[in-house]
Amino acid sequence: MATPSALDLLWGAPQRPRRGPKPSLSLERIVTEAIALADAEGLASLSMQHLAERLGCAKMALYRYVPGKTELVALMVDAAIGDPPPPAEPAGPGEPAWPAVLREWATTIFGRYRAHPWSIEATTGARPTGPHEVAWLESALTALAGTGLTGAERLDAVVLLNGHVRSLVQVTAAGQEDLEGEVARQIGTALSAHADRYPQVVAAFADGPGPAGRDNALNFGIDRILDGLAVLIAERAAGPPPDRGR
Amino acid sequence: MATPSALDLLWGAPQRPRRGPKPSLSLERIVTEAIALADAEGLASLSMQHLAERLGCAKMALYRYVPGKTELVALMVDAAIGDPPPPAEPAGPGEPAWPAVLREWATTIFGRYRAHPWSIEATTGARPTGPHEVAWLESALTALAGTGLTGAERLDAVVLLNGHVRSLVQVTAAGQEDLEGEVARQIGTALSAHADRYPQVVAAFADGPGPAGRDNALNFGIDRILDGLAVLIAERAAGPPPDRGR
DNA sequence: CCTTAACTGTGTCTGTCGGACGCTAATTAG
DNA sequence: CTAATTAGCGTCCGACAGACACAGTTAAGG
Repeated sequence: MATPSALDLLWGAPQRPRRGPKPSLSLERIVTEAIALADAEGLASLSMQHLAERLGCAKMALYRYVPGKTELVALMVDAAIGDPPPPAEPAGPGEPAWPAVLREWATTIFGRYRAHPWSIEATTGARPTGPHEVAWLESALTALAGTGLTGAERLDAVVLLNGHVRSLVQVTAAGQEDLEGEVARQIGTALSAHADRYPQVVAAFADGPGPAGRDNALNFGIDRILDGLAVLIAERAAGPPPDRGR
Repeated sequence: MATPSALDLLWGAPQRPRRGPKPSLSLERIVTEAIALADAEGLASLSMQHLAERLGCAKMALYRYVPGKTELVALMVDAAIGDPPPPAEPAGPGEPAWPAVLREWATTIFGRYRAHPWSIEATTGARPTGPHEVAWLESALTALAGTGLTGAERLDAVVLLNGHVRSLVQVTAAGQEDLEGEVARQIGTALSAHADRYPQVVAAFADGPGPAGRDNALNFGIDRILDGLAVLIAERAAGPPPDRGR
């Protein structure tokens, strides 16, 4: 049998072969257990050997279901990301709907990524896209459909928002919402020994969280992005594209 | 000799030992060649064996200079990122300086990342921070020093901008500036077979690049972020923090 | 000068990894 | 019943990071 490609596994319907012994495993169970293993011990500990032991079979048996580890990880990522939530309600009666929807979208997908931190490191670089991922894209694009933005601009906006969420998942460790503390810990002792070379860094860390309490870094970025999008949408609504010189 | 830690290697001065044979290699040369190797063949092909062959020594000789591969990669990243450029000129005489400076900052660091694409995948997750990286942070924070933003807000703003740049480096392949084409290629054939399930995605791709030509995805994101920051800065300038309900 | 401590280079070994190949047994179409 | 097709898996391979011990080299201390 020609092993199915990653795209077939992600998008294709499970097809039962006609002859031969019945499989004792299923693709779904393999992916589920692999996700559980990666959640518990990290992506580095996810080896075919470990996974096979957990499943109670030999290592090479897995290759009857999955052509290689790369494809397995792609399946894990798409399964872990899950389905997008239903669109959120607008903030007020007269308010446009898209900011609230996109905010909800961003915080929800942030939670999904955070629940499976390995999914970030597993998705660096080009890779086949799964149906769940496209569903999230569809969901965000739907929120932006009413605005006057170009198709390419809508795509860019979603990529911008998604990139912010992903980069924050990446930098914050598993337990922390506190970005500044995380950065401070990373820079840490080395900075204190060279404080004179980096006065602005020292000043920024020394400065308090500000008068109005403080949103965390995730919400700060979401707010700025949504504000920036609102500016562009208002421009588009005001008149034909002014081609403002940058 | 106790092998120096990653932070010592990144921040410490090179100290010559008193006795023993002179080293035939140098940390600088090792890092330089490792970067060249990763540039040419990718991070996956960077093994201690390969690097030793390139340097004309045995594999284990490298461990006299670097405690492990992890630390080597950290050194590579910090060296590859280099020094930040001098601050850019403001756009006009009456204009505030920070948008132009941050725009220049973002496009320049984008170029650095793109020149060494492996630096993105090498920097996922927590890791020791090097002096060059802190210098870039210092540079961006200096640009934001004049604004009324809190220290934490300034940090969040830089993280936001840097995250956007990094996520775009990640998604665009080595040759492409064209994000939409890249995404389209990844989704590709699978989407066309399920076009009915994702009408907004299809619509966004079908729509043209818009009336005014089109900035690429990098500039789109930078523009939105800078616009969003401008809104916040204007709020801060207008009066004491209004604690606007989100 | 010589002794000796410290340091560099490296050959060898181990454990782990992803994956190729081919064998055997089970199941079903004809 | 027979043959085709499939699943499970034992065995092997090459590549990897790194531990460890040993030999050769250099400079400090007498």
